[in-house]
Amino acid sequence: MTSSPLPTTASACGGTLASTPLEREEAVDLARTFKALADPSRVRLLSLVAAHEGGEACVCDITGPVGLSQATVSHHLKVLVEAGLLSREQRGTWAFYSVVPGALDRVADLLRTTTPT
Amino acid sequence: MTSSPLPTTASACGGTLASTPLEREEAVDLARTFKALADPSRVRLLSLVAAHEGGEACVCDITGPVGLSQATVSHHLKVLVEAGLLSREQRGTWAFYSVVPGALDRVADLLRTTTPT
DNA sequence: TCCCTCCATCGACATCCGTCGATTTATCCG
DNA sequence: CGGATAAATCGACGGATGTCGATGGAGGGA
Repeated sequence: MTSSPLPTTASACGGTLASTPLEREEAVDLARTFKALADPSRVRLLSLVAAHEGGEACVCDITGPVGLSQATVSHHLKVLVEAGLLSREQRGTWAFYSVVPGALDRVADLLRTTTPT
Repeated sequence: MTSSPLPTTASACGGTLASTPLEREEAVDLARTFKALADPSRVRLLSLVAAHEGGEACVCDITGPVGLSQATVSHHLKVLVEAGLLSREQRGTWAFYSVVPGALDRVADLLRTTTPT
C-alpha cells in the first residue's frame, strides 16, 4: 500500500502548522506532501496539467513542454498521484491526469496562520 | 549569497500554481520553498518555534523536544532561514528564531486555486 | 494477426540530503 | 585572563532521489 493521501490529521484537529507543535507523525504526513512539491519538474508538471485544456492531460501532452524523458515524466506523475495531488484515469491507450479538486487548497489551509472567520 | 527568499515571481503576476503553466525559473523558485518544508524535522521545528512562548525560541529550547543533535537542529534552522520562513536574531549568547510574519500565508496563496475576491 | 502508439517499470548511475561527532567561534561571567 | 555555555561550521557517511535508456505490456487499427 503506497497510498499516502493528503494529511488530514492536523486539519482534522483544526490546527495549522503554526498553531500547535506538531507531533512526529503529523510532521511526517505534512512533509510527505511538501516532498511531492519539492521538485521543479513536478511543480511544473502540476501547473501544466492544471492549465491544460479540460483540466486534464496525458503524458504525451506534457513530455515535450517540460523537456524530460517519458520515463521521468511518468515517474513524477506517479509521485504526484501518490501524494494525492493528481488523479489518473486510463482511457484507451492514454492515461489522463488531472488535479484532484481541493487538494492544493487543503495544503494551503494547513499553512495559513490568519484564520479567516 | 545564498539568500533565496520567498518566490514573488508567480505571485507578482497574480498567478497561482494552478492558473498558468509555470516557467522553468518560477518552478525552481517555488520548489525551493517547498524543499525547505519537505522534511519532517523542519516542519516540526517550524511549528515548535511558532508555538513557543513569545513566538520565538533559541536552539537549546527545541533541541530536546525534537530529538535531534544540536548540529542537526542548527542546520535545519539555517535552511528555514534561507528559505525566508524563519528569521534569526542574535541576543547575547543565544540565537532566537521566529517565524517571518506572512511567510507561510504567502506560500498558501500560491497554492490556493479558489481566488478570494 | 502484426505492428504501432502510449505508457509503466526496471536497472543503473550520479548527485543531493539528513544526520552525527568533533571542532571552532562568540559571548558572558568571575 | 580563563572557564563555561550557546551555537555555527566541518568532515564524513549512508540512504534517498532525479534522471535516463531499455524493456515490457496493453490497446487499437489495418
